[in-house]
Amino acid sequence: MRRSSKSSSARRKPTINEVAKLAGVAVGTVSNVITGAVPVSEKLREKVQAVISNLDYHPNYVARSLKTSRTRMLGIIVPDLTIPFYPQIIRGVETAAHQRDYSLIAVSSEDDLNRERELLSLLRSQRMEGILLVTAAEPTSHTSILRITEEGIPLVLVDRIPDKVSVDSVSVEDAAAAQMGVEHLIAMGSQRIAIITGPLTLTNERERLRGYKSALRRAGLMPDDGLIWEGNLCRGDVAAMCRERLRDTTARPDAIFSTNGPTGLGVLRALRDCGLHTPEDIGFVTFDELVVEDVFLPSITTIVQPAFEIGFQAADILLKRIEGKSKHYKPVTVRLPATLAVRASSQIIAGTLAPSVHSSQNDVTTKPS
Amino acid sequence: MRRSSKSSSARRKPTINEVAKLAGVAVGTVSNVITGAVPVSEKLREKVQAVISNLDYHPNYVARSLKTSRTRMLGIIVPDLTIPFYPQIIRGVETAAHQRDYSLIAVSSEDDLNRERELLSLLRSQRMEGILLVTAAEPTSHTSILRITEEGIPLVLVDRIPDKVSVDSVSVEDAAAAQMGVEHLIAMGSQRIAIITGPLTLTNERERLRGYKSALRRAGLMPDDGLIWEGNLCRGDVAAMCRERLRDTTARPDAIFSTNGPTGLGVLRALRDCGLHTPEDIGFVTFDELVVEDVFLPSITTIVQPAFEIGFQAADILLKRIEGKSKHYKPVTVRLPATLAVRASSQIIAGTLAPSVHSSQNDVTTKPS
DNA sequence: CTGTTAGCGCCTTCAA
DNA sequence: TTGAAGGCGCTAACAG
Repeated sequence: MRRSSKSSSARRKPTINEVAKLAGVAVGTVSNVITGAVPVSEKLREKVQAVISNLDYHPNYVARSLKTSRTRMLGIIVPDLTIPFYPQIIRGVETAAHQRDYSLIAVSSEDDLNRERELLSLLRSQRMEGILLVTAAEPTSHTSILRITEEGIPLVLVDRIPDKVSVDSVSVEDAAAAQMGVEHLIAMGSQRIAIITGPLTLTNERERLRGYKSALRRAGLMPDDGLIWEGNLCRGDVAAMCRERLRDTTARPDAIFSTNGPTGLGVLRALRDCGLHTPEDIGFVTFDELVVEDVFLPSITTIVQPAFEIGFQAADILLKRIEGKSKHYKPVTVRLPATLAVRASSQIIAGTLAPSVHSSQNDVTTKPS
Repeated sequence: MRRSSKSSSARRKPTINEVAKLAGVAVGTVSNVITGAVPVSEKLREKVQAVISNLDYHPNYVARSLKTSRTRMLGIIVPDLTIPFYPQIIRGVETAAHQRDYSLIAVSSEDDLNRERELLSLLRSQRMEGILLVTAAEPTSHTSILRITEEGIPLVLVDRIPDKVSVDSVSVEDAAAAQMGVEHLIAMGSQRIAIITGPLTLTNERERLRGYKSALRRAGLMPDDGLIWEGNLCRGDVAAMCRERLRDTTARPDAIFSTNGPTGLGVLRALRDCGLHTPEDIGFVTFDELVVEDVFLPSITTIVQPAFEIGFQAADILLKRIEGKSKHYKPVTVRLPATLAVRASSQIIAGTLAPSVHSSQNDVTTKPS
């Protein structure tokens, strides 16, 4: 009666009780052999192990979690899984988490604040032991973040860091990275460099803009507000905006600096639509690597963020908090350097493309000073 | 005494009991307003809601799961998160799962059978309601798969389908896709086409090889075993193998067909090392899009798998099984068509690259017939 | 409609 | 070292 023997119908999952019964021991003993917390005599241990593998028994972690109030699970919320940057971060997190026997659950907010709120709520209900958060473009309110940390759930902000929230965070040195990119463009001979940004509500974007300006100033060039074009992270919209502004050939920039991947793709589309070629007609550098299906010839100079490393370090900080090893009250703030992958799209002066611009051998990589 | 008022120390998480007490109702009532399963009077409901938001109460899903024995979680195991193909599949799964209020937990087996076994075990212990599996290259044993499905956990195989396992599965039409790629190469004038495969223990790889052969035969060309090079999915090893074999200039193929992304990258590296250029010196087509940092000029013709769709459909099948809507005993088998993105690397005959091979406008996309 | 209660499967004292 | 018992937080069934 215990177990229906209908052939292909689902068997019930065995419990620790059945294991104990079959092995002729008490449940406590079974638990001890499983967790290894308390030593068990050789004999009993073997008997129990045998029953476990016979039954194909798998301890119920949800029951265990309820008892121990630990889930060994981490959650990460990113705004968009389709931007390659985020999956890379997630890989970094997964790696760090896995090393310490944590699982990761990754979800996407679609850059929507409400969705993000729901997700945060879900992760809390699921009793994640720690949360990694890349906020939506319209940034998460301080209070909703604080509510989480105050409840004892460690949280680290990743990539997009709202202003003066005192929480752990890791991201890239935005200003320095942007400055590096713009300085490169200047070195290649550009004088009128337009910058296309994402929403300036994002601190990152403001920082990148800052880096752009300081590069210009250092080169004795005056930032021109007419060359600062604010986009919305939507490829199509950015393309439309650029087409519009590039139409005015008299005031056309001689180079474009894009502060993120989706924007960069929008710019490229606009350039194509306007019949402009890089680098002959206009120089181009963008933050973030682009996906290959959208790659244009010639190849694009990009600012590469250490995405894996960002994720890995963020997870590391989080795990230290969880395991209580990090007793600092002060939030940890990590800022990693980006690198510049020089490719064809910015070789303005070099002019004649070497006929062998053929492979990534031609890539030059530098770190910001 | 109930709650320490030390300022920055973690508050305990409120339980349904506290909510009930503060709201002056019974726990059952609180449960009813939360789940909505049983109607509750306007008054009480509001009172309860108020307490909930005051307390910032989040129902403990692990307790709920223990009671209901449902987790609303899906697990997916892929062999390698760094191959862009898999994150794309995962996005498809995530999308489908989210639509029905399931969460997804994605893990990587590193293409290792033991690791895969551990992960399967983990997912079972975590009481995932369904499992998506891309097996390791050394394929998962039938019995370990059956043990899972027999226990009532729906499982669908994705991308890599072991021979004659009667389980739900979704993947691409490997043979047709490969045939399409090779026929394209033939149409461009190639006569001696080498194929570089992954381990032929994988059914996919064997199918792709089959497609290659039938394309040749249909064109009246004899498959030459000397042009079938079996690799191991490791970029470096594949590159070494190709360098070796390409050295023999007398028997050199006039085109190369690669059956997967990592292998394709290895081939490209070898070509570079040998000073061979596509398409002038040798034609080239590969399965799967490559990541941009590895993109070579000129652009590469690829066979594009509908990765998102694969993931989405797999999740759909899985969810139907979970919700018991799919009463079929017969396993569902879905095979999706791939498309061919024709780019520069295969334009052997065309010879003169149009000077405007500039954008993806030049891409031509076709479906296998 | 509301309140009470009995477990879900496991871990952890505590005694033996 | 082993066994017995309580309870983690919640839902579902039932009684009021």
